[in-house]
Amino acid sequence: MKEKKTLSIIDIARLSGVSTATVSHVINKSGRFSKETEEKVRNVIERYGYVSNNTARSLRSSSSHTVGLILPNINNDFFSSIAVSVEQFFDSSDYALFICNTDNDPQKERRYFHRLDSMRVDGIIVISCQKMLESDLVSRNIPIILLDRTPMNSMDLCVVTSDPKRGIYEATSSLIRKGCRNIIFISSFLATYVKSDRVDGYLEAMHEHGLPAERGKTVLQLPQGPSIVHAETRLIDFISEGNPVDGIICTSDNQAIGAMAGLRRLGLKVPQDVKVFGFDNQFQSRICTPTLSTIERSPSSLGKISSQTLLDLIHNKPTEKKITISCSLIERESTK
Amino acid sequence: MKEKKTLSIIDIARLSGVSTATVSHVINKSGRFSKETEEKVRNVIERYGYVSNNTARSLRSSSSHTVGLILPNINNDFFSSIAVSVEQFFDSSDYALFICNTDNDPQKERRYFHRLDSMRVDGIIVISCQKMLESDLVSRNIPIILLDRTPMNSMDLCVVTSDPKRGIYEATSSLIRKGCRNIIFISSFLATYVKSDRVDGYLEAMHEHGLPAERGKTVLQLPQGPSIVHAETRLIDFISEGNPVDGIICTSDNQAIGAMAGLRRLGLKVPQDVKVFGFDNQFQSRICTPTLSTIERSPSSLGKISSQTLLDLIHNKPTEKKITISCSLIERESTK
DNA sequence: TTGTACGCGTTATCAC
DNA sequence: GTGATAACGCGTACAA
Repeated sequence: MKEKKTLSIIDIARLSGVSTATVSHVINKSGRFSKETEEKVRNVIERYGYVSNNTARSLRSSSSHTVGLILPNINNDFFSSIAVSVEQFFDSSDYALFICNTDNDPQKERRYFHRLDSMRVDGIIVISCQKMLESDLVSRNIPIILLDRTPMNSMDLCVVTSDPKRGIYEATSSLIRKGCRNIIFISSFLATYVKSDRVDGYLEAMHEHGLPAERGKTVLQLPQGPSIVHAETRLIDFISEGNPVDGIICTSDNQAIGAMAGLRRLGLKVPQDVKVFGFDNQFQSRICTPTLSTIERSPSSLGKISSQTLLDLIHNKPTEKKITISCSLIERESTK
Repeated sequence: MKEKKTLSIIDIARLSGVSTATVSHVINKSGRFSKETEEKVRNVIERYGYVSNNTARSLRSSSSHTVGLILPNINNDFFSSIAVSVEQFFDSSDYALFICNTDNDPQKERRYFHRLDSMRVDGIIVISCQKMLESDLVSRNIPIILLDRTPMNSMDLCVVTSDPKRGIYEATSSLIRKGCRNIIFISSFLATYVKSDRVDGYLEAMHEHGLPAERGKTVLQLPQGPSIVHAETRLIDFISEGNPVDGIICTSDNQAIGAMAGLRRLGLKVPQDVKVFGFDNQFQSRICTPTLSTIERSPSSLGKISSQTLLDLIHNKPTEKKITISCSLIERESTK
């Protein structure tokens, strides 16, 4: 086995006939060297393929040029879109990124905080699955940003969220404007970590127009499991019991697709008889038949803005404490 | 601003009245300490919330307990499934993971190799988008695993791949067994980095049964762009020209969904008139109508096995040089 | 403009 | 079983 001896800054200094200090200055562009020495040093670095040792650099400068992103599950359109935009942002800022999957396991989340702390990351963005944050997430004084989900105690940390309640309100209002009167709300099984005020957006819009809407009556709560299936059967039952429906607001695109399947089986036409809104603008909303109107939370904006904010905090720049990004309605065939 | 002074191992040593060496031994469970000292030290660590400094540890031990995963795009079912399984594997092995998105940009890939090198990762798994690898990917002698895609020169590196050609062969054979005779193959725009022998699986199966199949005739090559759209229009054109079709093999689920839309517009029934196979078992294959038969490459197996192999290499254990994971057919309504 | 020398927090090697 | 101390590679204050 050929042993590649790793070169250090000392070797480069010797090979180019200067001191380590000069090499360091050249690498970090911190000035104090002549054009010629720079050329000379860069040549040597290039020729020998020298790569500086980031662990030593971090130790010395107590900054690793590294950040962490903790999220529930990267195998999910919404979160992975966030991850991509965070990744792109920090790549172009020359930071490396740790992406950490918690699988919605609070204990795993805590383990990751600890590990990132040990890695001396310069900051952390977290989509938390904890109901309540511990006061000592990390041992050092680094910036942490709460993204999308807000635990009960936000501990004075910076918070970046979308406004789904408002989005639901807008979608409901839009259906009302189009003449729907019997609009129902389909809601997923609620995990405990989601502080869901989404249904309130629906209720508010309905009540403002004097339309009937009530938890336990026009709000269908699905059991845990595949929402695409549950939405279909639950809706069929509901309509078969004689309840009138001419509009449906869902909390996921899959629910909406399931609901549309149910309507089809009942012989009801979308959007002529019933108009349907999904949620999250997932891929499938563009390819189902009819194409699905939906509510977009702009994951890439969420990612980009929280990244920018984190970087500002790392650089000790002042930032907003609470940033809310509004949702936008995407209207397609299902509400035409 | 309250300055959290970060404690070092020296502080812990002083606070518990032992030497730094002993503290280190306790932390790393490297033996040579009594039950009581252990207790004492652990108490202090707990009380003061001490977190060891991984950058210093890496510098000293020249092992960062960190690995890198380089892939084209995490916002993609197949790749993100791989990422999740790699993540889970290394989390349980107590390694931290850098996930790097290249966006299929070879230059970005090279930049990430460099950065991971500088981070002193202990190993790298890469789904490469390079046609040809450079000989000096990294400056150190660390294990690298080529996953899924194989550049022309694999440079004696360990390779883990699925066998899509074989999978296509099996799918084609399956349609033939079900009585299809005029089977066509729809192929995506070919990025240069994909050494695609998939079509060969189709051609072999057809020729073995004496059925007509030929590049340029029964193989439809789609232009770059949304394959769901192109597949639909291209197929409609093809059939309208009078070509008989009773089976379709696609190289992605989206193509298949587009193709089924085209068939529907032509009044052809799936699976009665035409049977359709997709590829990759993406989410949408389970929810389209009819549900889509497809070929599964087992991303989680690919991730797990390449992770295990990388870890073995890091520990200098012997491993296979080339590992192939076979595809499996998932039969749903579209080939009933 | 350049070089010398020290310290960052940890682990490994010795001694005891 | 425990302690002292020399590395690891780099950045930087200071001297030259």
